[in-house]
Amino acid sequence: MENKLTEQEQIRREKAEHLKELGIDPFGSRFDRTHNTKQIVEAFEEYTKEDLHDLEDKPMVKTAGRVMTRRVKGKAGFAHIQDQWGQVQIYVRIDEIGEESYEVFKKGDLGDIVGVEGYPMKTRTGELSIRVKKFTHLTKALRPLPEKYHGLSDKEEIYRRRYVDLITNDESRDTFLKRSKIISGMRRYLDDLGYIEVETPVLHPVLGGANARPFTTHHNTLDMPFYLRIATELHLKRLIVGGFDCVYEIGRLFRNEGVDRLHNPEFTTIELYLAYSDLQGMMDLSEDLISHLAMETNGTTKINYDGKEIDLSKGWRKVHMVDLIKQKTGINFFDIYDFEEAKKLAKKHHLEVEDHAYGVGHIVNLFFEAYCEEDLIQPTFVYGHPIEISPLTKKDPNDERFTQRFELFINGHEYANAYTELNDPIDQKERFVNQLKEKDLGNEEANEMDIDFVEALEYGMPPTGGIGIGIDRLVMLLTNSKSIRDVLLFPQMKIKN
RNA sequence: GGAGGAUUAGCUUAGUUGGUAGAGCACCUGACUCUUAAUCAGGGGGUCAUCGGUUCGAAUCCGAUAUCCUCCA
Repeated sequence: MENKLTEQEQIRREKAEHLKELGIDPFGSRFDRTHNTKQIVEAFEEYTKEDLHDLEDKPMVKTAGRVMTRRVKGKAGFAHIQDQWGQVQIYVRIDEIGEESYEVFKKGDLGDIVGVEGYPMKTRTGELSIRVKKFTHLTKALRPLPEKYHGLSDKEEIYRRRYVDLITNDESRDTFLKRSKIISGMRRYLDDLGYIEVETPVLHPVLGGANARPFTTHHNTLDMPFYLRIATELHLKRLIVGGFDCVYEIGRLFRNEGVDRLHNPEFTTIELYLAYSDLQGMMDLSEDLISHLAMETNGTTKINYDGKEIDLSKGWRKVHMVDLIKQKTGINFFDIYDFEEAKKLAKKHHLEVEDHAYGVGHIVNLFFEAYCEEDLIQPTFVYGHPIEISPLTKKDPNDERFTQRFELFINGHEYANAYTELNDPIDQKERFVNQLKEKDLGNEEANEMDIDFVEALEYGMPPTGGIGIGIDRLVMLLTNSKSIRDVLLFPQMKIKN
């Protein structure tokens, strides 16, 4: 069973044994720090070399971290140790810490985790360092770190061993710190507006809230099948019925579809619902939220992504889907009522009409996806989606073929999807019936009849605006990441061997 | 699902026309008490992703498989 160890792994295990012989636990215990690396810099960077040297009462600091570089030269040596906040150099001398401790330092490896106690100093070149009085081995690293200059650069290894990536690659660490800030910024923004954060079930007995293929699972004692949720929508709207006027959920969704640069089987969205609002309210909110987050994250609303200058400052373009198609193809779908005629147009443009398409709206959507999406580089609200593809959205009162829905496009991709929510239970039931028809015709992504949701609407849901925003894609945009895998700590990978 | 590309030491990589594997970091030994990609001297470490084929001979050519990447549907 035992895997063959490399030479370095053997040596490091022997070193761990040697530590034990010295009475040192190679995988040590608690170490109370007085400072992290950032606090050390903040506290002492301003002092000159001489100031620090001449201090009467030298301030002692205790800090710990992973050894990232080592320059051991005879009876003294330098190393950089790294913690969550950064790095600090330590200066270790045999005459300060004693022979036995110095031997432990000298026999240490890159990747080991150590604690030091000492006082701040500056070196000849002016680098703030800790002159170590006490050196404590904390954790032995039994495997060597990647090369210190280049770090880990093999993409597969980066995704499979994120921990190694985080140790060695600053950019990667920054991306995930930014991700955390973006999400907490979102929370703060909404909490300040009085929104309530909620958690709704991940296990859904009924498929709905979006059009997507689900994962299925089974509960043993209930002995019933469940879907992993593909959206949080229907539960959140139940809460609007329940009188929570503004709610949001930041949560994981699961879609059993392809994996590529923009898709991971599980991903994170925020969905929020605001009673007494509408589509316009969601436009105002989303452009304010996203431009605010851009500002908070990068100090600017201008982004250079994929070689393109993108301006996220407010005042985004709004365009009706049908108008956009007309601009691109000359076809005016406002004038087309007949499905067969629409189908002919699709054929003429080599667009494949799926068997479960039954309305002009399906064809409109095909044209939009084929001719319009990729040119929408600057933030654009595309509104007026056909009713056939929007089973949860209120109709456009002026033209019932379309709905009060928008999708936000940036750099050719969808970032958000919003509606004036359908609150008419009778209409909602009909929409579900139409979804069932599509399901019968072979559309695996269609909603199922959620009778409990319809009943909820029958108690009365106020007019409501709602929006869902793809957090992973937003993080990609704000961190200049090319792949969704670069903003997911542990992207889904096929098992090896 | 299709097309292309990648896979060589723990990591980063070189490898010419097919002739038996080379470096840097890391590791080991020695020297070195303000270094910082520390330096200097010496050393160990390879199933060239896997399986099969062609060949006197394969990291190199051919085929299959695996994983990853990019693009397309």
